[in-house]
Formats: sequence, C-alpha cells, structure tokens
Amino acid sequence: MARAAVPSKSRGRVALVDGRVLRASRLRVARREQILLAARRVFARRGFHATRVADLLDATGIARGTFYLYFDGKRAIFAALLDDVLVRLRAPIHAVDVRPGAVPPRVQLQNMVRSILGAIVADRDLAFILLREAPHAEPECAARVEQFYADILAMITSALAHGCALGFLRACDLATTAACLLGSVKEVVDRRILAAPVASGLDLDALTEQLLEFSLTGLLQSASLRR
Amino acid sequence: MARAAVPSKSRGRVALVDGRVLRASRLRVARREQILLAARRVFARRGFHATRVADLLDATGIARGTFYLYFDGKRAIFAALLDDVLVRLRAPIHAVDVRPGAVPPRVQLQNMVRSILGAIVADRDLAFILLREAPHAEPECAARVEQFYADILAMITSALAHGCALGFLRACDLATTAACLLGSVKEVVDRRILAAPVASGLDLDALTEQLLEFSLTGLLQSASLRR
Amino acid sequence: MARAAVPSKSRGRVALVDGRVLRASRLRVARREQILLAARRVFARRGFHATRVADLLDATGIARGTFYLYFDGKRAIFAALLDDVLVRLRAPIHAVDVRPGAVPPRVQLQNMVRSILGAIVADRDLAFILLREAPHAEPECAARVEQFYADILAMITSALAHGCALGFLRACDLATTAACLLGSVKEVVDRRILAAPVASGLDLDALTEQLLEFSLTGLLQSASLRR
Amino acid sequence: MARAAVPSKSRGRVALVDGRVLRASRLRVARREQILLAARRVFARRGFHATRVADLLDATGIARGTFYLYFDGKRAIFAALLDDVLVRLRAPIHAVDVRPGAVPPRVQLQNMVRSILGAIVADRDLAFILLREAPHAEPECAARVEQFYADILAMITSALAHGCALGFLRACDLATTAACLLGSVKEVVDRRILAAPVASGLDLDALTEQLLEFSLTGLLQSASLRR
DNA sequence: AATGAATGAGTTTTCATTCAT
DNA sequence: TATGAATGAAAACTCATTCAT
Repeated sequence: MARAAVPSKSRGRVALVDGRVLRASRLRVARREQILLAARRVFARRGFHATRVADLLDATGIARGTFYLYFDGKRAIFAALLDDVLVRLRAPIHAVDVRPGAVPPRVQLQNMVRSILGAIVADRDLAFILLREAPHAEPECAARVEQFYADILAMITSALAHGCALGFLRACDLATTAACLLGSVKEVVDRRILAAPVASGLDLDALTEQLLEFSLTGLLQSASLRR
Repeated sequence: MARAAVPSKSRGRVALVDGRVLRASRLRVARREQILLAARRVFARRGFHATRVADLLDATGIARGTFYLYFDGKRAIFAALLDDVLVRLRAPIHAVDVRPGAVPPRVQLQNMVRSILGAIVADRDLAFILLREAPHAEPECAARVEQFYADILAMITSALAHGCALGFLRACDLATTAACLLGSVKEVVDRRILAAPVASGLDLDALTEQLLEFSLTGLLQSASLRR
Repeated sequence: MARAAVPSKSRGRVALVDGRVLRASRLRVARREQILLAARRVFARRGFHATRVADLLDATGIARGTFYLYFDGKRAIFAALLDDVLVRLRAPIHAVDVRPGAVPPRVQLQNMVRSILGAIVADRDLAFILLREAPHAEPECAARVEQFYADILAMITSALAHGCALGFLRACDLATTAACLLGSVKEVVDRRILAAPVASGLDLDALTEQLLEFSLTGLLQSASLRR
Repeated sequence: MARAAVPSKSRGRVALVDGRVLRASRLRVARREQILLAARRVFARRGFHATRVADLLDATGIARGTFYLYFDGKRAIFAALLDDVLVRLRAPIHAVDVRPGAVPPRVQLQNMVRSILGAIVADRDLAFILLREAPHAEPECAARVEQFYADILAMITSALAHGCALGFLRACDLATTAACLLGSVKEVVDRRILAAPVASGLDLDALTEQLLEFSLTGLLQSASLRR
C-alpha cells in the first residue's frame, strides 16, 4: 500500500513534485504505523474477536474510511501485526554452532533465549498477539502461527539430534522433548513476562537462567539424580 | 436448568404422576447430555467463535427453541462443557505424599501425569476446548481456565517448595519453574496428543516417561552435567 | 426455500404433526408471497438501484432478519420476481401453426399478442421489472432478460423465414425485421400500457389491432403503396 | 463550470495576461473534453451504477480533486454526456417537407433515419448511454431522456397526422403507431448496431432501408395484402 | 416440551465528496 | 490548478435470542 519514496536530486519543477511525493509517501507510512501501533494495543487488550473496527478507529482517532484506506479490514491489519511479530521473533533464532572454537553452546543458547525474551519485553503487545490471539483469530493467522512454531520445533529437533549424536545430550524422544522445550518457553513468557505487571522489575537474565537450568539439568538434586 | 428428579414414596395416583415425572426427568437429563455431546464435537472442530447456534442444532437435530430450553445460550453450553473438562482434569491432580512408607514420589508423579494424559485421550474434544478454545472464548470462561491453571500452579509450586525443603530438588525460582512444568505438559498434550492423527498409536506411558525425564533430569548427559 | 407441503391422511400423533407441518409450510409459502408482492410494487416504483432492503421491509412490515430468512438478499428477491415474469410472458408465446385447416395465422398472431398484452396488464409491476429494471439491475439478471429476448427473436425469425418461404411475407432481412417487431411491441407496452394512468380505459384489442396492422401492412395507403 | 475565454483587445501587460488567460482557458476546455471522452467510454462499458468515480479517474489519469474541479460529481458528468448525445441526435431530426417541389418524403425520411444511425455509429458509447444507461441512471436523467423521446414522438405523431390528412398514409391510432415507429428504431439500433461486434461490416443504408420498408409497407406480400 | 418463524441490534464495508496542502 | 488523503453517511448482512403455537 505504502508506495516507495522516490528520492530525487533534480531541480525545478520535478524536484518540487518529487519533494511532494516524498513527503506524501512519508506521511502515508507514518499514518500506517500510527494505525498499526494503536491497533496493536487494542488487539492485545481486548483480543481479536472482541475488537471491533470501531475500537481501532477510536484508538487512532481516524475515520472509518481512512482505516479502509490503509488496510483491507480487521483481518488484514491483524495479519500485518502478526507479520511484524513473526519477523521480530524469528530474527534471534538460529542454529547452535558446535564447531571447535565457537562460543560454548550453553552461552549461545543463553544469548538466544535472552534475545527472544528481550524482543518480547520490548513489545509485549505483539507478544500477546502471537501467543494469545493469533492462534484463534482466523484460520489463516492460525496457520501462519502454526508454521512459525513448526519451524522452531524443527530447529529444536535438529539441535537435539545433534546434541545427542555429539554425546552432549542424553537420548530422548526428539519430538516430545522439543515440545517440552517450546512449551516451557511459551508458558514462562506468558506467565512471567506477559502476565507480570508492567512496573514489576523483570529480570530477564534470571528468567533465562531458570529456563536453561530447568531444561538442561532438570529438577532433581545431583545427588538424588539416579532415582 | 435441569430439574432434579423428585423421588417419591407415595402411592396410587400420585405415584403414577411421580413415575411420569421421574421418566420425564430422565429424558430431560438424557437429552441434555445428547446436546452436550454433540456441542462438544462441534466446538472442538470449529472453535467457539466460528460455531453458530445453528451448527449445534444441526449436530443435535433439535429445534432452536428446544436448545434454549436446555441451555441459556451459546455461552452457557460452552461453559457447561468447560465445567465438565475442568472437573475431569482436576480429579487426578493431588498433592504428592512424601510420608515415609508412601508410594515413591516419582511413581506418584508418574501415575498422576499418566492419569491426566489418559483423561485427555479419553476425551480429546474436551481437551481441545480447554486448551485451545476456552482461553479466548469469553471473559468468564477465560477467567475460569485461568483459575484452573492458577490452582495447578499453586500445587506445583507447593510441591516444588516441599521437594527443595526435603532436599530432593535443587533450588530454583518456584514460579518460573512451575511455569516450565505446566508449559511442558500443555505443549506435549497439544502437539503429541491433540495434534496427532486419531489412528496413530499413542503411547501415553512413553509420553509420561519423556515428560518426567525431561523435568527431573534435564537434557544433559550426566557426564556433561557440570558445564 | 419453501418446503413442499406434506399432505397426510393418517391420524393421531402423526396427523397432528403433519397438520402442523402442513400449516407451517403454508404459512411459509404465504409469507414468501407476501414479501414478493410487496417487493414487486417497490421495485416497480423505485427501480432496482434506488430500492433499499429497508424499503422492502417497510413495504412488507417485516423485520430485517425475517427478510433474509426468505431471500438471500436484494438480488435474490429481484431474481425471483424476474423468474416470475419471464415464466408468465413466455407462456403465451408459441410458434404459428400454418398447416392447412389451422386457425388463420393472423388470428393466431392476434391471439398471441393479445395474450401477452393481457398478461402484462394483469401485472404491470412485473412488466415494469422486466422492461425497465431487469436489463440494468445486475449482470445476471440482464443476462436472463437477454436470453429471454433472444429466444423470442429466434421464434420471430423462424416465423418470418417460414412466412417468406410460404410466400405470405415479402423478402426482408430477418434479424433486422425481427428487431423491428420486438421493438414495436416493447415500446407499445411501455408507452401505451405501462405509462398509461391505471384508471384509463385500456383497450387491449385496439392496441393489438394497431400492432398487427402496423407490422403487417405498414403505414402507406394501399394506393400509394408503390412509391 | 468552464469559464468562457475572455477575448481582449488591450495591449502590453494586459494583453500578456489575456494571452495567459486565454491559454489557460483553452487548456481547461481541453482537459474537460479529455475527461468527458474517457468517462463516456467507462459509462458505456460498465454502466452508470457500476461506474465508480475511481473508474473515471483511472481512465483519465487525473486526481480525485481535479475531477471535482471540472465536474460537480458523477451525476453531473453523466448529465453532461447525456446532453451531448441528446444534442447530436436531435440535430438530424426535423419535420418532413411536403410542399410541392420538395424532396420526396420517402427520401427525406431515408436521409433522416440514415443521419440518425450515422450519428449513433459515430459514437456508439454515447448511444449506449442514451439507450441503455440514462433511463435508469438518475431521476433527472431519466426525465431528460423521457422529454427527448416525448419530443420525437410528438414530431412523429404530427408527421403521421399530416400524412393521413394528405392521404399518403392510412388511418391509424397516432400514439400507438408512433410508439411502434420509435420502438422499431430503438431496437434496431440496440440489436443491429450497438450489439454488433465493432468489426462487423455495418451497412447503415441497408438498415435504413429495412426500417423504412418495414414501417411503410409492412411484412405482407402485396398479393396477400388483404387478409 | 418442542418447534421454528420472527426479531433487530450489531458490525462490516463502500464510495461519493470535501479540503488542506 | 492539481493533488490525494480524509471523511462519514449509507447500506447490506449475520446471528443470538425470543415467543407464539
């Protein structure tokens, strides 16, 4: 929708027009962002189904027609938000480098988890949308979320398989264990970050540590390790 | 809504009437169950929001008016189903008995997890409703689900605290670790049971074992336990 | 939409149910007719595009939902009306019988034209819909109207070809002449019947005569026939 | 809207300004024509109701605001187009001169019909607008079209009356016969010109001949004239 | 008790027109 | 003059719930 700005160094009339076009384009993009920002908050607070287009209008202060100028409807703007969060959360996820000389795997994991939690804290509303709303909003959105998780699970599974092969990790059912890992992160995010009052001092490093500790060493005391 | 059957010891005419009332009452209850059963399937397949009352009617074969004779509406029947699943899943959950001479804690945990998974497999549709629909159906439903999870988390937290105090478990952030545990179970249920094709041979014992193993001993090889 | 009435002569419960069903079915059909009747008037007076569903509701005195219970929308009810008129006007149209001993062709034509005009007068609103609204209402409606006229033109063309072959009629360009005939009838219907004040004494026999006379013998005096 | 060019006889500065004004005015008129031309095509192809202002803009390549600078709106530009066609088609229509020494009436008629058909072919889009769209576009447009036809019918009626009085034409119901004539022409235009593929070799002289022949001498063989 | 026709509030979406730049 | 973003009135359609039979 938002057209790419056309930068120009020419003079006279053309420059004028280009200047106008450029400015208009910037305004367009800005307006779009403004609507997205407001919508993000509304969707996160009220949920997809309870949110009416009217709520989005109220939150942005624009007219009905204006909204439809920028988005094709409620689903479309929600999908745009979902895109946003999917991109942001996919960014920090990557395979662990186990080559000799690389950063130790545990540190890599730590950094990765920490980055993910950081991205979530940086935009709680988007995280709400991904975790709580998107899976039940629309078939299409749900499918995208499912694909996102499927990708992540594939990476986890691959990492587990490597770890086992290299002797770092114990043998386990990869699919089930991957689910355990994903579930742990999702629930911690949900209950320890999203559900936490905004003001409360979130210690992401501590959360990261707890997640890793739980996943890697389990709950038992070393001494009582062998049951 | 469903009136309690009125038992009667009187005779003759009155007894006859009582018999009728009794029969009617039984029919009432049966009909109610029939509607609930059909609704369960529909809600699980289409989701709360996408399910229209007409879908419930189609699935049951009753008339609109009849439906409202048994339930106060779409929300009410969904709430009734939610009640159902909450009761069923709460049943197997209880504190671990750590008194000397009791069944070993790990076995108790194993039995408990196994029971929960068993209850879920026994009624996938209800599990769908709890896991995927109820949290986004209606504020009231979401609140009840939240309360359910809060109860479970409280029990887990308490168990963790006991385990730590008794020296069975390592020290950890109780709230975060409880979330890890709950998340693991939820995700395993979702991906390894609900998402599994019905025909696929589910091995609940194996799933139980994987969950316990993951939670108690983590992923690392004992040898590489200390990083 | 309207289900066929199920007549029943059985007794007792079944009869009761059948009676109810029958009655309900009749009411349904009656209601549908009532809505169609009102809509016919509204569409004829205001035109398809200027008619809002609300106008139809006002005219019938039913609620919005009720309307959509009987028809899928504005287009659907208009299409139903169009069906109606197409059936009624197609009825009197048939090929001319030129076998020896048959009613004289001119009399057959006279009867046919007279029947058509009669059907139109019997339901001016429907004729309005066919002549003035349907061709511009919706692509689909327009197509049906066009097909209707195409059928008629095909019959006329065939009749002209026969007439020429038999020596009754002079040679002419069939397609163009068929258009002349159709156009004459349409315009006469439009201006001499539809545009006429309802009260005005319409003499359909006279109109029929004028139409035939014009088409068959043209305007020139016999004497000046050869220019 | 379009301001008349202001001719100027003054010199020097004022003349310069006048030159500018003149040029601006010419541009204005040209632009207006350009918009009308594009709109004509769009209205003819999509119809009045299905045409959105955006379609007109797309077809012309101007901005929304610019459009409203030249026309008061969708109705206004359509009305302007209608004006255009009404003027063009009224031009060739005039009374038949029956004074001795004048061109023979049949030749006059022939010329007139031929001129009308020529004007239509010269601008099929405008003819579409008059014949198919204007009568259903807007009450005001419909009224103008109706007035146009009323004028024509009045001329035809008067001509018929004269012809009868002079003994050229047979006695007939003037209003009905006038409708026959008008309807014949309209339908022939519609089906033999507008509906014809553009490429198809239209023989307007032949169509004219057919129309006259049909109207003046009818369909019957002279021999079988008296039924 | 059972039925299903009727209801109408609620929501989305379109598009002709305006107006600040 | 030209632009195109903004507007908001209209209009269609859905569906949970009621109620007369």
